[in-house]
Amino acid sequence: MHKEREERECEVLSLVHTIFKTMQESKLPHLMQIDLSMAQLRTLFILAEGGPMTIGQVANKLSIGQSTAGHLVDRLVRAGYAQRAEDAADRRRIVAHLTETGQDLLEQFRGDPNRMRGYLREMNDDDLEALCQGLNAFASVVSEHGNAKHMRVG
Amino acid sequence: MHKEREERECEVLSLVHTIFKTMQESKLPHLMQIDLSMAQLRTLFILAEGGPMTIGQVANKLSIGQSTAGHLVDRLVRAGYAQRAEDAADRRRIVAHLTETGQDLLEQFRGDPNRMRGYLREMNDDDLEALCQGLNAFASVVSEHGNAKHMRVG
DNA sequence: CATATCTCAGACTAACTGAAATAC
DNA sequence: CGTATTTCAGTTCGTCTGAGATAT
Repeated sequence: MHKEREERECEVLSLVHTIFKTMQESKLPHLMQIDLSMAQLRTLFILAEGGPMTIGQVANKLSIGQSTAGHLVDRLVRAGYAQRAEDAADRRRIVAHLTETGQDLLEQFRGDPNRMRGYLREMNDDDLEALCQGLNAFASVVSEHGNAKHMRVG
Repeated sequence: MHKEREERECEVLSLVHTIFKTMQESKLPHLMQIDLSMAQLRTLFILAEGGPMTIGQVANKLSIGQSTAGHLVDRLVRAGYAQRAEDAADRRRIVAHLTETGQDLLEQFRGDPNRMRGYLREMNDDDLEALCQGLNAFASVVSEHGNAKHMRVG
């Protein structure tokens, strides 16, 4: 019993692996050109995840000094990936946030929506509907785990 | 006409985006701990994509000198992500290849199969079948583009 | 002798720190 | 005056290059 079930799980697993690999390999040439250090990349991710934040917050998240955090943000700004803006309340505070260019860069890690849209266009109605149903179910499972993750080991 | 169709495309797009984002955020803490420079990471990707290769090949792919390439591979070896092995034919040649640890590191960028398996287990038969059908269709579209990509701009 | 790799010396840059300077 | 950020030495490490050594 449940033999078919297991086969299908394996098939999906293999499919996802192949898709990820193919889409990631197509991103490889692009990845090679990125001229950011790991520290700068980490800062970029932090800013993307936590939204606009001050230098102090960046320093805390990265567990580095404020001086260094300021320096890192500075490099991102010079590279055009981030921007500074004064906080309306406290003008001492500088909130750093990603520019569109910075967000685009992260999209490349995540998957290009435009290319994806092109792929979807080429699927027939039936397959698309199936994919939609399947992903909806999958997304809800993933998000449940995301919420419950704090209680687990990981 | 085709109004439903477009809605479904958007829904899938949004679903994929959410899933990617959630799964990538769960990888964030892990990413922070990686103590590799971009140059080393590039070398890791090159080795993963091109399989076992010599120092000269690595140098070519990365467009750097052989001295630097040897140095980079050396760091990966010391970090436990790569190994050296003599070529049986030419003992001058050293073929570098990733260790399991190195491949595991890349899997973290790609998506953890074990976690994914857990997610799939929690889906009901109907949803899983739909996901399977949809991904199959999607994968074939992606792979077609992958093969035809050389003739396009990118 | 040619090829493939390693070793060495040296230049350059980025990351990081701590302390002092500046703005609110 | 305290908080937030920048500026300023100064240390450390990684990247890269080119020349020369070594092995096949």
